[in-house]
Amino acid sequence: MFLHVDPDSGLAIYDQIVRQIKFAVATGALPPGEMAPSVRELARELAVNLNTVSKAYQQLQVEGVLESVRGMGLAVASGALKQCRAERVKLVQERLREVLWEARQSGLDGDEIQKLIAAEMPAIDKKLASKLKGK
Amino acid sequence: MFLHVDPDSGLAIYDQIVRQIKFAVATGALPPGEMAPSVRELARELAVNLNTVSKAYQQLQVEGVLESVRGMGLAVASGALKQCRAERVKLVQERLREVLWEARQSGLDGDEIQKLIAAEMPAIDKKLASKLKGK
DNA sequence: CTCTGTGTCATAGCAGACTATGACAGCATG
DNA sequence: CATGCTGTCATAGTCTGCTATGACACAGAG
Repeated sequence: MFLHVDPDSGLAIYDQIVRQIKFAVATGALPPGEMAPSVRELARELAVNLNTVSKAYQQLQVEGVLESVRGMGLAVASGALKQCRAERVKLVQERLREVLWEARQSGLDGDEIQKLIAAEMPAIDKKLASKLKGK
Repeated sequence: MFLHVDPDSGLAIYDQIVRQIKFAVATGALPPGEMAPSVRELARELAVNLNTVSKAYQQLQVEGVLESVRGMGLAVASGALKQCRAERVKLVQERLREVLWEARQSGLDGDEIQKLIAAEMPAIDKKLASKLKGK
């Protein structure tokens, strides 16, 4: 799978799973109608407890991203693509706002922050490329 | 004081205090030789427990940012300014890297991320200005 | 029907962060 | 010396996230 969690990222693990599933739906990696990985499979793959994945899936179900198919598993809901595309901007924006605020608070001015961003971007691109290649 | 903590920011409260004290030193708001606010004063001001502030101060002491002055309190160390200025870039960079990576992972390309950043900046500037005015 | 896979629920336990108190030794000020 | 400030330490309790296990009902494949 395309997911990866960091136990000490600040964000709770189940929250990371929720976000990444939404992103996977938004990018089309998980198209509507397709089955999401089973709780047991994903738990094993992420080296995480079954209940942690289950908690994430329950939240995704409540939010309408996933739908339960009796005895089969959880499928991506039909309206999920549009919903996740809209939401991802909001999710990214919120975290971006926090970090930019902290950066300004640290005494760095707008130009310096822009330079840091410009310096990081190539590494991010490279990392993303190697991730896609590894698929 | 110039500090502010968010109980549900993901980051632990004592960690937020450590970071913000370092930033205050880096910006010159807390010059070397000056006394840091007492644990009790800061705890009251942030509506936080005494031990939480104490934990943050202990870490700052271990890292050499603060020095104990027997019976008086904790003073900003002489070499702390240079040290904090170097470190703040690293601290900001680390968080920036995380968020940019998540943003790319969400399927947004570099241009779209740049647009989001550009859209947030004015609000950040405004918030910073009103914070400085309130001093 | 049996077996296996699916999600779901319940319970118990652990660790980290935070809170709530109380107590101590040291120095400065009056 | 006495009072009040400082940091420091210790203990106990709460809450949240995560883990560990076991059990259940349901559906598809053989």
